[in-house]
Amino acid sequence: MNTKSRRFPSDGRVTGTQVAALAKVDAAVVSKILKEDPTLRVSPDTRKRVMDAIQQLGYRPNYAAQRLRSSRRIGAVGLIIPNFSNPAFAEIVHGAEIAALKRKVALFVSSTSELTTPLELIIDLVASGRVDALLIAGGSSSETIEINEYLSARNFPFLFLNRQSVGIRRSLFLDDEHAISLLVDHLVELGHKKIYNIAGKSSMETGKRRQNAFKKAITKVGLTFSPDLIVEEEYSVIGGQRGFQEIFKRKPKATAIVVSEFNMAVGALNAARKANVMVPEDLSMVAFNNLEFASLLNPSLTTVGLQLQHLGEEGLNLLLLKEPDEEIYQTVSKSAELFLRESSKSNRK
Amino acid sequence: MNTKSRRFPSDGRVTGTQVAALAKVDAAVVSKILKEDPTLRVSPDTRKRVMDAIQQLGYRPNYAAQRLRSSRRIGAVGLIIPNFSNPAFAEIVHGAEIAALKRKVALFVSSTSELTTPLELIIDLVASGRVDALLIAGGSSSETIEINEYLSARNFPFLFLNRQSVGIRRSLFLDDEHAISLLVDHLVELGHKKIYNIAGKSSMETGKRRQNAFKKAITKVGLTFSPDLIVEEEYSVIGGQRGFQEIFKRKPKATAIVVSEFNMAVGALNAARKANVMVPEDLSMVAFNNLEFASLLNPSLTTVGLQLQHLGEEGLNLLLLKEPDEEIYQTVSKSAELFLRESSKSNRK
DNA sequence: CTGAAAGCGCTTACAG
DNA sequence: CTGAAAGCGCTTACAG
Repeated sequence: MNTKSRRFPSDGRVTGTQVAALAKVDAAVVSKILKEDPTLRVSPDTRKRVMDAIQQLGYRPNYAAQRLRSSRRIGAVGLIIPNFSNPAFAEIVHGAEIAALKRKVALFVSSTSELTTPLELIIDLVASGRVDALLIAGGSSSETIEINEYLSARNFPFLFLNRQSVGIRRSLFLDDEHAISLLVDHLVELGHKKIYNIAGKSSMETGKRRQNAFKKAITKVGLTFSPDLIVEEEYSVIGGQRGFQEIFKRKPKATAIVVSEFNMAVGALNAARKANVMVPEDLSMVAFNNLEFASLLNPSLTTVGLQLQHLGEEGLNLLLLKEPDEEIYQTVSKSAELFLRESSKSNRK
Repeated sequence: MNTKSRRFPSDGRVTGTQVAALAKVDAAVVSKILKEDPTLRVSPDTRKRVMDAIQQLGYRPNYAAQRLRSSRRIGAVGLIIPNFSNPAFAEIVHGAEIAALKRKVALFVSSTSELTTPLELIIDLVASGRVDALLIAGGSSSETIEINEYLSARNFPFLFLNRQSVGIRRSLFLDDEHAISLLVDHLVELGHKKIYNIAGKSSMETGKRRQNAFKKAITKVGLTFSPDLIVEEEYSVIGGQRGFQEIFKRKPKATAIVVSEFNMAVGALNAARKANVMVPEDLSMVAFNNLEFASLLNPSLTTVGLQLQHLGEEGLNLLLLKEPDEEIYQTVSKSAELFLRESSKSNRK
């Protein structure tokens, strides 16, 4: 049974030692060539022998061993999202994947779902050494500060995506303020003056931020802001339905609604239909996030596209670029865009 | 600078040696207690000291070291999906997450997207030792056999999700045949006789399988099958639009359409609206996959719910349960269910 | 029955 | 400049 050489693994795995043996060099040389170690001097001939051996055997360094020996390089990045069913997160993930592939790091996506708390998940991932850096998207504000503290204390590389509060040491965020103003400006150009907002909860960080942005945008165009213009709801289809029903009752009658999140917009459109309010004839509706589905709704939905894919892509790049002790606090480089569709229409006769 | 003890890592990480020192035992004892090694005899008192020390220091075994030393236990499972934007995959992922949490293994989701081929991704994941087992969902048939060969040759634990072809050694699949028959039976009960099918490409494994199932279901209820009843398209919104347009031209005129995938159904509904065909008044439409969105469409869509979440959950459990050399070829235990909504209606006067 | 020692596959500080 | 040796944090076969 055990007549095989003990030097090599019995299954298909290939080790650096095997490569070294084939190329007739020391295992250290293989490692150094692969890492492009500038202190290494080898003849082109030797280098070629080693590269050929790597090729021939299909060698890839064992990640566990590499990781165990040196904690320097980031080889695997974890991306944490609240769940996999929200297509907005799918866009962020996709951006991060593009960057990960370019930078040759592995990307692992995990969701907190209802099953674990984000902090628990993070502690597990970090303490067990499964990932070398962490990108954290979405989720409620409640644990953000604790996560920030935990990771900072360990000097572990991390970056929050679209989280903008005091105390957060590293975050890349979207320009929600600009996005809201694009929507409001668009409605004002169409002649709307009674513009309401179905917003996220002010207990959520983006909810609060977008509420403030709405107020600012309304004021900027010379309309009068009142807290009555905002209805606070959870980011969900049901939340959007309730939001519409509430605004439907309010005076003065809305001619347009800005919805601060995509699922809420789907719900609001549904509730409008049930209430026999025609969109866009009776009411214009515009919303956040230009997801694929926006053009498939009936009516198709005018949206503002935050740069979600860019958020993922730039986020991962930043994470790899910056030292873990550096602060990061900046906005995604590409700004929001407006996508005009059927759901918004002139209010002039 | 280097006055600190060199025995312990300088950052926050906690090692088994530290736990052992605190509990005044050997590091091996810590390992054995944690693994519940049955050969270990320790006094309850010692066990408690060790458990307390683990608790106090927040110790979690270093995954890389553990993995490097022993290749037995599955600690991290990789789940490969084609992309993150299709909500059908989100359901599978969610099921797998539930199981992963229960079984205390880490779950890492990666997509092949347009960027890599599945085989490339798998080779990288396996050869670098980043995951200990693999769940593979969706994707085209083309590389399936190569993946099957590659992993089998290495005795690496893997399981295909919903892939059912000869040569595949390990797969857990859905009962597509039963699902189609639920849809067809439902339409027949409503009095429909001219039932068409917008199906996936027969070059795709599930496409072919569902086409055969449609034929069988039609025949079973006593209707006459003809190849003209099936239009083959890609699984996408555009594919569904084209599929509807094609069926719209055919004689005899369809009174009902079975759509074999969700995105295609969204496209078909859209195309019907553009062609001024009223659903369900002029035409009934029923489709695969009971995703959240089905009830939000206008009209809401009658669907059959495959047990996608179960597929993920049972798949992960099977993967952990079976030895890598055992064959797996079975159907998900829970059968499909019908969800009646607005899009299907009686054809009788 | 128990604990000390060897070794997994790498990388890098260091001796020659 | 170069290559052999030490060691990362675990686990387990093995000696006592």
